[in-house]
Amino acid sequence: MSDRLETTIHDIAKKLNISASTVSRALKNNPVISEATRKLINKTAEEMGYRPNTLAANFRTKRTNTIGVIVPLIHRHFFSSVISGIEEVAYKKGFTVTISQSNDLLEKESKIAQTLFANRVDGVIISIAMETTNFDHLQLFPAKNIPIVFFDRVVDEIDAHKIVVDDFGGAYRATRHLAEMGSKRIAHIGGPMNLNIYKNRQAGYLKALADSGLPTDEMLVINNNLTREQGIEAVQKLLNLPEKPDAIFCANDTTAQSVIFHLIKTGYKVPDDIAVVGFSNEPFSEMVTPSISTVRQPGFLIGIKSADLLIEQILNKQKEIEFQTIVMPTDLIIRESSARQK
Amino acid sequence: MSDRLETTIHDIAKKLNISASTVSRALKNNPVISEATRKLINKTAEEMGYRPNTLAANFRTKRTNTIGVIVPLIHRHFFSSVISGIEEVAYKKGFTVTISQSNDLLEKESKIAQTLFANRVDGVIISIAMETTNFDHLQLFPAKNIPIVFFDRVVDEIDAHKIVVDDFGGAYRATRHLAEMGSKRIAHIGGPMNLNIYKNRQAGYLKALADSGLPTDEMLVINNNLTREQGIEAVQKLLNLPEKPDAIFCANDTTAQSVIFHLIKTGYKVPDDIAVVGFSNEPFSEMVTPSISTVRQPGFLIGIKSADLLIEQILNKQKEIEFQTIVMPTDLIIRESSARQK
DNA sequence: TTGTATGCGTTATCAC
DNA sequence: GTGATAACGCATACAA
Repeated sequence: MSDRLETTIHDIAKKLNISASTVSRALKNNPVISEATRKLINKTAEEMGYRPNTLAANFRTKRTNTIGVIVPLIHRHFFSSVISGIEEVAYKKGFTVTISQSNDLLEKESKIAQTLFANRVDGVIISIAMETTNFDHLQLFPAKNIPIVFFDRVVDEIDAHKIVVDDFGGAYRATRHLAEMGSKRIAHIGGPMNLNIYKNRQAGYLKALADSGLPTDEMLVINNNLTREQGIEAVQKLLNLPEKPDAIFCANDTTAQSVIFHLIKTGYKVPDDIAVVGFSNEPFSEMVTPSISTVRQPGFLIGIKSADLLIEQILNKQKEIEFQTIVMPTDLIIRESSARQK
Repeated sequence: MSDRLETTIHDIAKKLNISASTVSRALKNNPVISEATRKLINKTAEEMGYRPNTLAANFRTKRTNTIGVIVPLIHRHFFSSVISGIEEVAYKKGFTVTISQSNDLLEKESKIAQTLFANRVDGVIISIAMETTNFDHLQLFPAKNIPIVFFDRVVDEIDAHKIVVDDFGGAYRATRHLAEMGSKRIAHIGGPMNLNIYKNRQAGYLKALADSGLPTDEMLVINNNLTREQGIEAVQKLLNLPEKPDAIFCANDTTAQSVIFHLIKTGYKVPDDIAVVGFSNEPFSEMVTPSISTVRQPGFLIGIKSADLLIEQILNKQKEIEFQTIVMPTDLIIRESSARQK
């Protein structure tokens, strides 16, 4: 309840018999102020327990030094790694990070966007929800000249910097690797086709099949939302085929894990009968038995890069920029779930 | 660059030949305004593309509808679960959540606190860094009547709501369980004693030993920071004892996992030679082989409860409240790493 | 039920 | 190098 006692620049000014503008300038290290007065002001401010009112400054300058981050699920390791990267850069450059999760729901994502906008964030970093196919709620930002950076699940329809991982290449190498292990019928459990990342992973898979001289078979490709449950459903379907697969490339590790779990439970040997590769390199992937071969995505680096690009735009708002799509490298990690003894 | 075009309540007022205050009231659904004018104003606002300037409102009301969250590491599953819970409640009640991670460093935690304070968050939810033994940076909030809620790693020195898990009980049951499995020399790898959670886990361990009629042995208790590396160091030390332990209760799952890894690598059978129990129920714990017995903490619920308590305080600032420490239940999950065939 | 007047704390513009 | 003043957009005490 000691709100009345909040010291302002006017209090400091009065005490020193100078003007508030001088105090303001001094506290902002404006070079126009003489060394002597600046020191005096800083000292007095300290003594009086002055704390700048960021709210007032934000209001005045129309800037908040805040960047909004929207991710589908905070506790997904990939996303929390990206957030860590963002947070690291933002913290160093004096920005605050506001984080929200869409829970992969369009409606929530949209409401979050409204809120961030209303709170006048200086910029937005987002990986869109699985559900999101309409982007009106995101047009808000470009329309008002608020920079936005997309990562991972990006949107073609909006012109902006985009950071993606080499999904195609990762999937390609994963599938080639399965072929090199002697697999002839390689199945794919992929994600929803409205998301580029899954489209690209699927394309990499198909290209690898072609380059390996293996035929493609529609029956061997299943698309769903890549949950644990759907992974099990999918593998059951695959096992019911007249010609069963001898390898499965899953578009994420969660699915790979549930697939392996089900295969072992039903008596298959992994990787001997059926080899499995996942995608994302979740922390559990190297700890489980068999450990899961997977494709590593540099989450932390993506966060750093996204924040760098965003903050650069925030600080140079007038400058016209060439938007770029940066493809971060992925690499295949071969573990037990696919390493057959030849 | 379309900043000039931002519609304000004054624009609406002018257009309708009414006063800005009426517009302000109408938009806030102030019941004093007549149904007719309210409708008219809302309609006009919509037509003119009015977007309330939250910055101005915040400045005016000295409230931001923002709650600050400080956790040691965002990507720790327990913490991201708590964050999810907080986010869920906050979102429903119209609050924005600002998240920062201290990386378990006092200095960063302190700077974050300053920033949150400067940004005038309405309240703070925090689990303190491992390093934190001095709390001056947190006194800031109670001093200015900004509510703060502690969870998990709480602070005795500050009067506030606290949500903890039943560390004592969880540790007690874990250790009793090891004793019931026939273990006679149960070791403990615990965390730093400046954190209550680890003090309580250790106390639970000691009480369980006593209640099981087992002697305590100082050599069997090792305290460190519970990283993977330190876990391995610790277990090496234990294995070098003249009388080796036949069970180890670890204060987190990361340590448990590294301990098991090392035990198996050096030829011990888990749980037969040495049984292991962890703490926290990380997602990997049920996936690894052997799966890890552990103590579950209700992270999501803790988040919900913390946010509920905080927001209640924010909304009833005048009310004098009785601070409470809420103990959330833990439960022991018995898995392969401790389940001996008797 | 509506209008008038004022101020929140800071920064920017202009003057000196 | 410093000062005076206005303005940002909104909410509220008070008046009508």
